[in-house]
Amino acid sequence: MSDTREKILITALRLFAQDGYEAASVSAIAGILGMTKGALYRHYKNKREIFDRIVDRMVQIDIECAKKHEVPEVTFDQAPSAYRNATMDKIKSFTISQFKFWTENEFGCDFRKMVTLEQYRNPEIADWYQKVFANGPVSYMEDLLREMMAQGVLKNSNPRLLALDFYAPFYLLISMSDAPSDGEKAIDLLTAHIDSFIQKNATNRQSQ
Amino acid sequence: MSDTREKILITALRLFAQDGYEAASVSAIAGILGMTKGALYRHYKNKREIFDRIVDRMVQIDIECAKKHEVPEVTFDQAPSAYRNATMDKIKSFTISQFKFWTENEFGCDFRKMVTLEQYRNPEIADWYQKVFANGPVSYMEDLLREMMAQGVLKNSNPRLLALDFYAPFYLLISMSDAPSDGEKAIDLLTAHIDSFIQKNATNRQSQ
DNA sequence: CACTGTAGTAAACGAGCGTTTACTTGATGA
DNA sequence: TCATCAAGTAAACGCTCGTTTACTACAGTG
Repeated sequence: MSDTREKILITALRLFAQDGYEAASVSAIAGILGMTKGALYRHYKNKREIFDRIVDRMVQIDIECAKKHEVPEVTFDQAPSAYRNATMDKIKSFTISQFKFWTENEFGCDFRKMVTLEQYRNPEIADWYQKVFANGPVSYMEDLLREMMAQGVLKNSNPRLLALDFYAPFYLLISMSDAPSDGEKAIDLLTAHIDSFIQKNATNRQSQ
Repeated sequence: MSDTREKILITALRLFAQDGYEAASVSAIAGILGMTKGALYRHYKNKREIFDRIVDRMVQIDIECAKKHEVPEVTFDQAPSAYRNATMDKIKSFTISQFKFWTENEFGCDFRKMVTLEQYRNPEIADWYQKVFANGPVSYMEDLLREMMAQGVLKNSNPRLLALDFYAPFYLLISMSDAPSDGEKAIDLLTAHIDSFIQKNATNRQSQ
């Protein structure tokens, strides 16, 4: 049954996320699942393959997510104001669903932690980290905001600086969500931040 | 000579920052310094002690830094406008010097990475991480901004949200500075962010 | 000179690592 | 019923880990 294979993957990811790839032992993974490490090798040819299959799955999730949120773009008959609101709403809901994935979804949360722990020793992972969590989102938002400024949806300003203002709280709140007691819920702060961002930067023609 | 002891500390920190505490081996530390691991035990009683001495030094730096920047507070004869500018300038210069410490200073940069790698398996380090890099600065800024609003230096708004807006780019830019090619220098972006923050949120009585 | 203490080497220790091997199940299906 | 095969165990393999031990070289000091 491939159910064991799946359990191994999830358990390994949990340990990789906690201790790092090297420090997490094959014995520990097997032990948690109530089997010996020998049995584990019936399902994966070695420790590295577990890691690779985890990465494979994340890549697949990433592709599916991009496909789902790939802007089908507004239909030509929609008014500019509708386009404006639709764009903003889309950014907001996409951002919040991404935040939930990286903080509440088991796979997403553990994968994020694992990547965080591997970023300084694995150049490939370092690239991934920057692309998905740092440089990547900022540059993406920068292009998006610049376009929205050009279309008069947002007030004109420095798009890179504004991208930083929009995305950085997202990034910080993810790390803050790793602390057990959070006081105010991170997701509420994020929502408030996005609303405040829109209110501050949107042109007030008829939207809002 | 205690010079060897110092070299061991720095080299160990470098490896702990790259691979994590467990994955960095005593042999590797000694090897880099051109000695055998046996010699290393003349200077530290075990691997853990090296880690503890590293933490000790960071605590000491932290204390000295707090002492140096502990606001001696403005003298009573300074005008409110002077106080306003002084406060803002102080925040700006403190923020930038902190940023340089965590990204350009060898010890600060390596220690930050080490703590990043240990945060999910060591509760004590997790607390430290939150206190120094996440919750801590946000709460500190929140109190400071609230006070500045009360004194009319800043426009009234949600102080926690504003603290997030101010600090989050600092936090994100630190991570972005870990990538080799940075295009625009992170420190310039940070400076621009702070200036923009002041311009957007300061009351315009006579300052700026 | 002999004595003492420091800093170092080389080798061994036991433990744990990832991995392989030989063997034991128990279910399946011709 | 018996061969097959997937799934698991227990033990061993070679290796590296952190740590200890026995020994060497040497600088300083009475």
